[in-house]
Amino acid sequence: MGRKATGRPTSFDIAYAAGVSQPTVSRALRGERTVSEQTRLKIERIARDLNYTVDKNASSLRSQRSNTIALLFFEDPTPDGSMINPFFLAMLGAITRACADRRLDLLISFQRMEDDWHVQYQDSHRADGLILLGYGDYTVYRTRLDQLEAQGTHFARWGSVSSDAGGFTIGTDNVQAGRLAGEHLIAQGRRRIAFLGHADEHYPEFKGRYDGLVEALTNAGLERDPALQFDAITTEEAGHSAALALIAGGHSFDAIFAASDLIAIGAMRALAENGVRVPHDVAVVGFDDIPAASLTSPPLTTVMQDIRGAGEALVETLLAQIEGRDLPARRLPGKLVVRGSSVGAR
Amino acid sequence: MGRKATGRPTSFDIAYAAGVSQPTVSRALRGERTVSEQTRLKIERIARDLNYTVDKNASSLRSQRSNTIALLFFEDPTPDGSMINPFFLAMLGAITRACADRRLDLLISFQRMEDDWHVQYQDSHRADGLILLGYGDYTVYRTRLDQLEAQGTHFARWGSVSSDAGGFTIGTDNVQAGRLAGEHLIAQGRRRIAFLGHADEHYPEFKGRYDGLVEALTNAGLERDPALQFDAITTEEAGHSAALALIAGGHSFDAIFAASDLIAIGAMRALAENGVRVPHDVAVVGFDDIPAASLTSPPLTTVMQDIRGAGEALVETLLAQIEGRDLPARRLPGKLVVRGSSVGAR
DNA sequence: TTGCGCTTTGAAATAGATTTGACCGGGGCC
DNA sequence: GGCCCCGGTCAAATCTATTTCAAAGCGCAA
Repeated sequence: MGRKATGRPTSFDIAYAAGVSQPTVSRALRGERTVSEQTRLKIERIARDLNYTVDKNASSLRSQRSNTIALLFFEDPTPDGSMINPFFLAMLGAITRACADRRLDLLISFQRMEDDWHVQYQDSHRADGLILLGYGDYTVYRTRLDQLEAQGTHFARWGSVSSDAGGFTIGTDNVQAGRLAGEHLIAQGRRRIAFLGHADEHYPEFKGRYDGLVEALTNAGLERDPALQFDAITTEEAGHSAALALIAGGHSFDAIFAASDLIAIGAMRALAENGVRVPHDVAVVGFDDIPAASLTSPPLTTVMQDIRGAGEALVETLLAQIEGRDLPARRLPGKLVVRGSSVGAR
Repeated sequence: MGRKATGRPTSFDIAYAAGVSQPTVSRALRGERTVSEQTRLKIERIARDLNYTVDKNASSLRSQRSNTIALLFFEDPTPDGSMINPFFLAMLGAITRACADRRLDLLISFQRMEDDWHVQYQDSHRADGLILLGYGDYTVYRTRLDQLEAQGTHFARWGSVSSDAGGFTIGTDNVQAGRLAGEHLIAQGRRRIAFLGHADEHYPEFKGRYDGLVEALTNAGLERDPALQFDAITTEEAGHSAALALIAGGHSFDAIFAASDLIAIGAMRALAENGVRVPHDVAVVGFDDIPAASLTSPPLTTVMQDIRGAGEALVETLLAQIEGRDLPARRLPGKLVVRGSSVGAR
C-alpha cells in the first residue's frame, strides 16, 4: 500500500507483515498475556527481521509513562564546573546500573536548584520522577523540595534520613558509621580522637558521624573533648585548615576522624607539613572511600558507604512512589575499610 | 467544554483561554515569527499563569526531533561497576554543561559496547545522536562503530584523531601534549626520560604521547632509549608494576613520563618503596590531571586535557552532523600543569 | 471594484504508539 | 436450543504537539 519506501518501519508495517492488526503488535511486543504465544513469537521474529524498534515518543505520549528518570545534582557547582564531588559520581555509576537493570533511561543534569527549569522534567513528561543528589546545607533547598512535593512531583533524594524532611529519603546511617570509625580507632588504642567537620544541624550527615563517634567514646567509657572538634566543609582546603587549627590548638590528640575523605586528605597534608607521622603519631580515618583514598600515602582508612545499595534503593523508592505505593525512608549501613592510615604501633 | 478538570493543561487549554487556535499556541511558544508580538506575549502570559509546559513526547513525536543526546561509556567496566575512569567523569561534567547551554537533554548509559541495545537509542527516537566515550584499544569496537555508521546513526566520539577512524572524532593532540611534557622535563635538566605506557598502535593515545616525547628528545639533540619504555594500561597497579620493572631493568633514568595519572601515581608509589626521591632523584609527569593528581605528595605535574573544550566540541560536532553539515575531526591542545613532582634541584 | 502580495491565523492532517469497547466463534451450563 | 463466558483479535478513539495548506485581512495600485 502507500507505505513510504524509506524510513524506519512502524508497528503498522509489522502488523501488515504479520497479517494482524497494529494494536496486536503493540500488545505482543509489550508481552501482554492476552496475545497468544504463537502470534507473539511470529510478531517478535518479524520485528527483529525488519529491524523495528518501538518509537519511544509515541509510546510515552499515549501511555503517559516515559520509563525515564532524571538525576539532578544540586551541589554548589565549582567555578570551572568540572569538579564534581567524587562520591556522587560513584553514586551516578550505581544509579545508572540500577536503572539499566530495570530498563529505565536516565537523564542527567547538573543544573543547580536555583535555576528552576528542572521542575519541568516531570510536567513535560520527560521523566517519570527525579532523583536528587546533594550534599551540604540542605535547608537551603528546603523550599524547592517543598515546592516539588506540592507539585506532586515524584522524587527520591539522598541525604540525612534523621532530618525532618519528608519521606523518600535514602541515606547512610551516619551515626552507626561514625560509631564504626570511633570503635576502630579506640580498638587501635587511640583515646584522644579529634573530629574534623561541621557538627551542627545544618550538616546533618556530618553531625550524625560526630554523634556516632561520641557514642563509641561513651560506650568505651571515654570522655568526649569538645575542644577536639573543628568545623570543616568537604574540601581538601578545609581539611588542611582544620587540621592546622587542631595542631595550633595545643590540645593533645592521637587520632583524627574526618567527616569526609577530602577533609582527611587535607588533614594528612597538614600533618605531614608539621612533621606528624601517620599513623605512628596520629591515626586518620576518613569517610566516603573516594578513589583517591587508596592512593594517598599511607592509604587512607575510611568508611565506605553502600553506594551500590544506595543506587538500588533510590531507584526502587522512586519507582514505588511513581506507582503509588510509598516505601519508608531507609538507612544504609556503612562499612569500615581499613588501610594504612589507622593501624600500626603507637 | 469537555476538558477534564484535573491534570496538566494542554495547548488546547491555552488556546481556549487566549481565544486563539491551538496551532497558534504552538507557534507562539516556539517563537515563530509568523505570530504577532502581541498574540505571542498574551499566549506566553497565559501559559505561565496556567503552569503549562510543552509535552516533550508529543513534541518529539511530531517533529521527529528529541533534542536529546545520549552519552555512552564503552570502557571495560570494572567488576564492581563503580570505578569509572575519573577523566571521563570530568568529561561528563563538561558535556553536561555544553548540553545545558544548548537546551539539550542528556541521557547516559554505561552499557558496554558488547551489549547492543544502545544502538537503538536513535532508532527509537530516544536521542538524536550519540556521544561515545572510551579509552583503550578501540580497534575492538571498530565493528560497532562501522555498524553505527552503516545504520546512519549520528555520533561523535572522543579518541585518537590520528587513527583511520571516520570523522566525528574529537581528541587531544597527543603528540603535541607529549612533546610539552618532554620539553618540560628536558628544561628541568632531565636527560634520561622513561615512558610508562603502551606505545603501539593498539593504544593510539598513548602512542601519540610517546611520539611527542621522542620528538622533544630529538629536537633537543637527545637520543631516545627504547629500553626506557615500559608497557602499562591505565591503572595504578600497572603503573606500579611498570615502575618496578623500570627500576629492575638497571638502566639509569632521571625522569618518568607516565601515559596517565593513574600510572604515574602507581609509579610514584613504586619509587617511594624503593627509596627513590621525587623529584630529587626522579621527576615525574603524568597525564589527564585527575582530581587525585593534586593530592599526591609531592603533587603531580601533569598534562591537562582541554575537557571543557572537548565537551563543547563533541556536542557541537554531533549537532552539526545531525543537521547535515559535517565538521572536520578536531585535535585539542593539551596544557602542562606544573606541580611539585617535576621541579627542583637535581 | 478587482487584484496582488504579505502577514497572521485556523482547520485538518500528521507523527506512531496505547487503550477502550466490541465482535466472533466455541465451550459449558441449564 | 438458548444464554453466558472467554480468549483472541480488531476498529476506532486517544495522547498532544507540529506541519501543511488554505483562507482571511489589509494596504495599495490598477
